[in-house]
Amino acid sequence: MRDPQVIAEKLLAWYDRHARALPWRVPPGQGPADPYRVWLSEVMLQQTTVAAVKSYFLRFTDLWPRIEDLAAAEQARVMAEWAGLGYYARARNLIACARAVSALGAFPDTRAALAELPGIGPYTSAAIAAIAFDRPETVVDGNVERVVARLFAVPTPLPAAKPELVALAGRLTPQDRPGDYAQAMMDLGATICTPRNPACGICPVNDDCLARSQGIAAELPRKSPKKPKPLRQGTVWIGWTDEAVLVETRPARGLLGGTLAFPSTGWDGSDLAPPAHADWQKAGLVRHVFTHFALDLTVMSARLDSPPGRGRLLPLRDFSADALPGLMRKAWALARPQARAGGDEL
DNA sequence: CAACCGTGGAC
DNA sequence: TGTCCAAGGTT
Repeated sequence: MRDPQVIAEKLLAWYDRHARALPWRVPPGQGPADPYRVWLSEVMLQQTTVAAVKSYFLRFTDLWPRIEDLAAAEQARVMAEWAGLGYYARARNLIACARAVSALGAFPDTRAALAELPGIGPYTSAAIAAIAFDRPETVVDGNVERVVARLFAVPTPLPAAKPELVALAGRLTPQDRPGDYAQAMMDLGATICTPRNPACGICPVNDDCLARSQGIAAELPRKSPKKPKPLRQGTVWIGWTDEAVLVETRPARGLLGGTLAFPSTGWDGSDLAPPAHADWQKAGLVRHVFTHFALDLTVMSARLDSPPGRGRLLPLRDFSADALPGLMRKAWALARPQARAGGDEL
């Protein structure tokens, strides 16, 4: 590498002209941004697209404008608002972090102190420190990994290449405007230096890119082969009365931990018996793909005539499918016509 | 360190 | 339809 600072300057100049306007973002040169909004957006954006996050971010900041408001919220309410966004440990950690920061009185302003908070790891701690506190920390997410792997033509496959990429990224990080620079790198990766068909022709640092000069930009970064996903099978039980539906809160840890759900069996280690004695009818089959396995879930539906042995009856006026994770929304969509055919008003 | 942990959109 | 992927963290 000849002159890292020249590359950083080119990226900042590009960002000044092409920065995307986002709900959580402060325009170039107008930072630093509000730590609460930076933190909330960064957690939501973990492994999640900008398009998916926008409405959730607006909803959360409308409901809870300050971190103290979020800290005071009930866990079930926050989980319901997070429903559909995925990776629910983020929501559980979000609440714990909000309460910790509230107790402290303010967000810590160093990367090391931020990294001690729940749900804040190497990436997010660096991002908050740079964007909200103007600290020259090196922010390395998937975008930065890709940009750096191409700039320096790193042939090592991920995740083994991570330390090497972090070291190279560190050499580029400027002392001035680290927050804008971090967002510039991520914007570049999101809009120009994309995984497939990178737009090298309009890239502000194409003259500095080794991969491009070697004609291998689109092939980098290389990745280790991934393992196949096994297929699991199970059953979900949607029981209802004229006034209520049978639900439960899933265990606090593990898959869909802490979310509102219909009782299910046979696929996640839970009990095999139906949650209530009833005339169960098959309503359909849900196919769902999780991170590390696929699931065929048989949806059973029934009007309940006796008290359930599992879960709780939630009054319909307190129930909304919006509060369910995606898998359970799919199941509800199939069972709902069954309920209606039974004379219910669902 | 590898497994675990969601979801929806793009191609 | 299948595959890849998105501003990762925790254990």
